[in-house]
Amino acid sequence: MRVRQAAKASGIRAVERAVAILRTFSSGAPELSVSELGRAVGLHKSTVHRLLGTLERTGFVVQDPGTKRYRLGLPLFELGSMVVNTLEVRRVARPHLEEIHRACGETVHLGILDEGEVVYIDKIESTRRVRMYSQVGRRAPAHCTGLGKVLLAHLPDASLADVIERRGLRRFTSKTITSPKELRDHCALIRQQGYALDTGEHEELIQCAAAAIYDHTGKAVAAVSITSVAAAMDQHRVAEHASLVQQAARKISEGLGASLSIRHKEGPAPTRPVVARPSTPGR
Amino acid sequence: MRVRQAAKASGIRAVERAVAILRTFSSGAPELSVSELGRAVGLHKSTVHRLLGTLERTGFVVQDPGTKRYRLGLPLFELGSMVVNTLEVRRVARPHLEEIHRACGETVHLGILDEGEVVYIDKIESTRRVRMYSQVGRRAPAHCTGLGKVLLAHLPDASLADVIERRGLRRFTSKTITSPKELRDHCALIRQQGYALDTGEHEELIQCAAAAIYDHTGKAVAAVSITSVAAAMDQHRVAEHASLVQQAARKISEGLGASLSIRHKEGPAPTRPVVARPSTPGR
DNA sequence: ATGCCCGTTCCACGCTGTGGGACATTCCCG
DNA sequence: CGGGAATGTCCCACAGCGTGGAACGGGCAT
Repeated sequence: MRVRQAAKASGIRAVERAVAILRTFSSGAPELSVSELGRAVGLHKSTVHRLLGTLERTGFVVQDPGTKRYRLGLPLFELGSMVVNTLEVRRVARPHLEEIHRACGETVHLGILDEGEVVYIDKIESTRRVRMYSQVGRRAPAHCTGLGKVLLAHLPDASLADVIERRGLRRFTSKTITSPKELRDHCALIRQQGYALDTGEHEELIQCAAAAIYDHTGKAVAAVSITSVAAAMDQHRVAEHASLVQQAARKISEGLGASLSIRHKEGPAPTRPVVARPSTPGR
Repeated sequence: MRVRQAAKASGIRAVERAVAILRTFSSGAPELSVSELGRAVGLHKSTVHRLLGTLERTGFVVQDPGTKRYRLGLPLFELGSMVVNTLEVRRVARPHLEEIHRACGETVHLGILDEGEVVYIDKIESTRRVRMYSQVGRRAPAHCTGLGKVLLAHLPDASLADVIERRGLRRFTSKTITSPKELRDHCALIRQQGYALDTGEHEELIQCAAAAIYDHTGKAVAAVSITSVAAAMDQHRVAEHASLVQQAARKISEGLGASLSIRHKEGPAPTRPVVARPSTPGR
């Protein structure tokens, strides 16, 4: 047997292995073979094959009959969509993201912090020719992005320290903040001014303004940002973007506070749109 | 679901159970307790608890410390996003969906057929007050929706028959087509006119126009649709919507054909008889 | 208080997942 | 064209691991 993890706090081995296999798939390698997976997770071919067979019967992976290679299946997409669709903040935020987009035409992101990283949970693409590349569902470092920094700024000190320790402060550009102390000071500034700016700290040519969204308890649960190309920006527009995200974040926060009281199971969107039935196919 | 499968074609039980647990979560029940899950999948509390513990350590589920209940976790969202982000058609289609939306202001859907059902893989929400409720990632029956019918119409006869047998033709409204022969005739009409109309066949007040998108091999891989409220529609606008989806579908199809030349490794799969496989691994 | 149901933990049993091996096939290189 | 080395798939005996019953403790109605 390989080295693998120390099997310390034990879970069900087969399930852990199945998950490990699923997680081996990535955007860069969306199709993998039995042997590739075996090497990646350190398991015997036959074991991987059997696990894949089980996963295939559930639809979590599909095998290309021609190449014999495996890809992730749509049921995973369904489950994943459920996760984000049930995130209330996303539902509430959508129209406000659209409003921002109409106002400035730039790429607008909605993101949350998970395990010390930013996860994009919604996005409206810029209408401009030059765009930043991003994908909903992907992760980005927190310490050098607008979304990430504004969310870090609202973390308790201990949590921020924890994130720094676990994720480090990797340098991406000459602007990247890599000193814990400097980051902490910067976070204080962000809290004070009510928004975060990212001026090429993750990617040289990219600028970003972000503001935090709060739930009814006052906790920062998400953030909204406008991303633009640095070359197209001046003082005035930076201020405009900062103002836009702050306004939108405030409105979204209000929406979260209000809608929370009527929150329970199964939300037929009690507010605005006249709903025409959630269409549940028979089972 | 009572009986569970007869353990005939065996997979790894623990993995199957873990997947069953994950799939028990739904939009209507995004949070479940150990006991609820136990009842739902027919397993002992302790077994479910152990499985959940394992799933939690992988992040696939998270437990609310307060209520002790479980929800699906973000890593699932990431994996699910990967699935759809690697679907080329979605990337290519996006701008054209936006174009349709600008032209008519209605809800625009992009969908594919999977296991005889429609899966929504992208969507632009209507700007109107009255909206149809739908979610990306959800499924809908094929025989009574615009997207579904236009995709069924491009299936080989045998596959269509297979879908009918496996999914049935459940009645949703008085307009729903429930006769296999009638559906087949209707499909012929759809092929002839190049688009499908759904006039209240799934939900009374909802109308829909849809057209198929083809890949470079000529196979219908997806479809695009405009959904609107029947009351707001007249002959002229129906024709307009039909025309819009057809134009967009054609452009998207061209995009798929063109982009194929730069499609990296592992391109072929030119043959492949398109059968919606019953997901039975070779045995 | 008193049930009732919940989540959690523990443990001996024996079923079930394991991985080595065998095999056919495909691909690549000589 | 043929041999070698990959690959995917199948099979099987062993024992390790997942299983579920039982027991414990806490929370919430009654």
